[in-house]
Amino acid sequence: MRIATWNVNSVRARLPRFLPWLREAAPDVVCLQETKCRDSEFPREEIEDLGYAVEAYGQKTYNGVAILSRLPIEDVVRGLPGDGDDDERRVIGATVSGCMILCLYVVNGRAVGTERYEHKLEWLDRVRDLVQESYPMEERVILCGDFNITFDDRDVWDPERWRERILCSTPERAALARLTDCGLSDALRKFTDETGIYTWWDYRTRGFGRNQGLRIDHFLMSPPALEACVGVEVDLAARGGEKPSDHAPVIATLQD
DNA sequence: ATGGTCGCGGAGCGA
Repeated sequence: MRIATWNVNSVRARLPRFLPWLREAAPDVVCLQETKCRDSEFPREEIEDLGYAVEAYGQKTYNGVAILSRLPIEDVVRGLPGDGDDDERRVIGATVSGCMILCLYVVNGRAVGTERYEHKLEWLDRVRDLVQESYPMEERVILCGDFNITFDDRDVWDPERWRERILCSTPERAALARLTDCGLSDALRKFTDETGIYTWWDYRTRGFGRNQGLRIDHFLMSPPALEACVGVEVDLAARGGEKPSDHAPVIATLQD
């Protein structure tokens, strides 16, 4: 099974890039973040025409997640436990081919020390609680998405510039560690310990051309999923060209 | 340059 995660920064604005990519890359499962539209406005037919079932959980203007699958999909869950209808839509989960998948768009947090930053840390602990409660590490469990956190300085193009800033601060990394402490591993690090592998580049600084990026989109896997995982790749071509998202897709391949 | 550029929605906010 090949599974992709991609923060598309509006699924409707990205459609001229997304549909050709989906046709070419053709992953079995695609987890999307920042779809930025209501479920009724999701470009469902165009994606179904390529052979994918569409499960969306979106809202107007902000946030929004979705799971697309060309394999049978079951047990779809929307939101975190306790979320109401007016809460930000950042989580969708499903089971595909025996893999329990959780697609996350983690709170950005704006800047260290702000109210949104504190909310980010609390929100991550709610995800941790959900994983502890409902995702047995004996199963194939895959958390993926835009975590808006770097694991360490290997994930940062200029660690000194980013020191203790948003996406890189110690409390954020500690909150991410509390999640992985449930028994999950950063799947990319099964294959390489190199620096310079990034998934997001700021539009404003035009950082992509100079590879001034951060690795904030991740696959976290339980031991059985990690064992089956034979590769994690960042699709840099999808970040180039006309009207790209500010994130690149990341694709994981699992055997069996 | 505590800047810039996107997307949404039609001004200013979030990222």
